[in-house]
Amino acid sequence: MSDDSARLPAPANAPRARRAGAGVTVHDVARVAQVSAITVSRAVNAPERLLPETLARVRAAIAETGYVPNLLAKQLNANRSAHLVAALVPTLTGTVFSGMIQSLTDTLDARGYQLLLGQSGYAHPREDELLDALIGRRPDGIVLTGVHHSDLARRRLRAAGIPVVETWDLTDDPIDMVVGFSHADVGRRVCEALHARGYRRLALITATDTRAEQRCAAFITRATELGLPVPQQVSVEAPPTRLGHGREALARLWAQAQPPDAVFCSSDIMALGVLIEAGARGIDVPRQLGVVGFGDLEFAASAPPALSSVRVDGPAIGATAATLLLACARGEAPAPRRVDVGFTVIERASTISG
Amino acid sequence: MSDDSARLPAPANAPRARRAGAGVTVHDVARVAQVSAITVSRAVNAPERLLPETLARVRAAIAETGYVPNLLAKQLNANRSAHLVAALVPTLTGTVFSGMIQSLTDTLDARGYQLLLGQSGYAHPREDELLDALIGRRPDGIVLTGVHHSDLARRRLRAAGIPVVETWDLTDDPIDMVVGFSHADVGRRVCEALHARGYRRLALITATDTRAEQRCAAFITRATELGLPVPQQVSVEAPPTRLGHGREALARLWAQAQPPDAVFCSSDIMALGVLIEAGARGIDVPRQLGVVGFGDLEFAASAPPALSSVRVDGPAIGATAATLLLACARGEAPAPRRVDVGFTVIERASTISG
DNA sequence: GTGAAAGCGCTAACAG
DNA sequence: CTGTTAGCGCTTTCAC
Repeated sequence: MSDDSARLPAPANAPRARRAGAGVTVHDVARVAQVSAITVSRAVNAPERLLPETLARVRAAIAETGYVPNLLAKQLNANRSAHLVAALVPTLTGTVFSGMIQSLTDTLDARGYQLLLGQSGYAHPREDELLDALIGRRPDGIVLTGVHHSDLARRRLRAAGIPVVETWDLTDDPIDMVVGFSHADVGRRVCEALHARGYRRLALITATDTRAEQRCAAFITRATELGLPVPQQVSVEAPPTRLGHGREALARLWAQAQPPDAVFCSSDIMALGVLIEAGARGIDVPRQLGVVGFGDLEFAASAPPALSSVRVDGPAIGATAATLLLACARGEAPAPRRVDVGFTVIERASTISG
Repeated sequence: MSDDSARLPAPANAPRARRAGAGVTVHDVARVAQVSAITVSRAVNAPERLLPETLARVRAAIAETGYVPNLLAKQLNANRSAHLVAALVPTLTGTVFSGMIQSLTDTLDARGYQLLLGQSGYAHPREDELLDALIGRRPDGIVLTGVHHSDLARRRLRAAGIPVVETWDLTDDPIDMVVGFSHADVGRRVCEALHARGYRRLALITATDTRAEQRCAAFITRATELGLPVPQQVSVEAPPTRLGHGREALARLWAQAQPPDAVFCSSDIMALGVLIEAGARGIDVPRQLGVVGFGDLEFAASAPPALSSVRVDGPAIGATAATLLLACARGEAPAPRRVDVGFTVIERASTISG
């Protein structure tokens, strides 16, 4: 928080004197156009209410001075719409989220809204911190990843009165709105699919990420319900974006007395790592080892062998979130406050078929 | 708690009253804590200057009210740093830019800055419009894609006194700073590479995008310098993100009396389309037709056959841009105002080797 | 059709 | 250590 108190050296011709006095204001324009400040304001916001003659003069002055209205002041003035939506994702690299961000931007952009992007990482304290920064800017809406937020965060969000969409999960007690799917269902369904294919000694390779852990918990529960031995679980640190994680994890599982005959990984990248490590060790996928990933990223279908995975429509999540938020911004009460986008278990060559 | 619950937003069960008066202000907190507004401000910004006793009371009040400082007002007040950087890209989908955005966010985020994202599309008017919206928010810096901007845009940007980094291109007359590479060089080098491999009837499949057109122009010039026939050029509408564009373009070229023996595409996706169409027509790549893409996206190496392409380090562009901007924000004059990140022509199986 | 005053929420600058 | 005053740039009354 260095307050750069010292006036900048600011030689008049410095290539880029960071703050040259920065903002041209309504008053500057007003002086040039020989009108009052409010008239300049009206020239911008309600040109039809000015004499054509005056309007022309003001417009000329605007062009001459290079005036750009200060949105900060505009918003501050009346708590009006900022045409701003904020989104908080753990990371963009994982790419499950990049599809959502993409469609979020597209949808918002089409309506003249802009996106403020924050990356929380996978750690909670960081999220709280960032959230304050976002709320502080008084956006028209906030898109959050996941439904597990600190009490503090929930309270602030509610107090701020800013529409919130939680995503990539479902909950019965959303802060406001929620668009996602059930991770527990994913865990159950994948477990059932593996069981149906004849796999019996199941294992999990999972990042320490809340949603991944939900899938695992349900997977384990379902496994025991089906009378299978309790699945072994290898945890790796989030974010699950390193292929090497998958390789190492499989190595660890293989060192056991009773190695598994199928693994469910919490990301496609880690699953790919498992495939590669299996190849290196001469393990037969899918006969000796079934592998299922999560996310169904582009490469999944073309991996050797093609990777079974769980597909979630990220872009749909983004588009839906944007639509709900825009409805709020327009003052409408968005119809569904809870949207289940579902998921699909895709079985490919990395698990036994037929 | 306090008798005047009047101001607090919340019947706890109101579904979401969009604007309940929205902001808890310093004054609300001050009233609860029985201090003045400025004391609340100090509790947030300079806690060490308050009596521990007072500080505790104010903090309690902040927690109780759910107060989050209004950054709009804070910034407006002193033209201080917004901890905000804006970026404008044609589109995220094309993915040449997504790597840049990723590393931009990462670098900024590490310093507590946030990213405001705008998508200009490939049309200029749209850029001007968006630029106003961005400048209006008075960010600490702006990252632009390309170096061709309207005079109006250039003037506004300069007048605003906001540090600007233009990217993905180079120019001798940047608005402020520039981080990129020479598209003309790319065109020349690809032309030379194809020529060196024995290709003679060159063609171009290009999106109507300024930078792609620069590459093409230099490619054509170099071809004639080398004594080759003037390359045919097929233009498709930007953005070049549809695979089908590549297929159609090749079909058109193949309808000619003298089909080309090599094509340089302005994007990997279009090049992939060409590969697919070539496969469908039984054209032998690389013997009968050499194909070169641009961007070296992830799939390029694994395309059938592996696609020759031009690799540009997008993340480096983003990181460099962020670093320059952050230096400006700290009041330093960034050392290099022009950074050439270069590029590499990668020759793979889609062109003849050896 | 245009202007003057007042205030959005916050914080410098100056009291006390 | 804490409070008062004033003003950031804009716009909403209310006059003229």
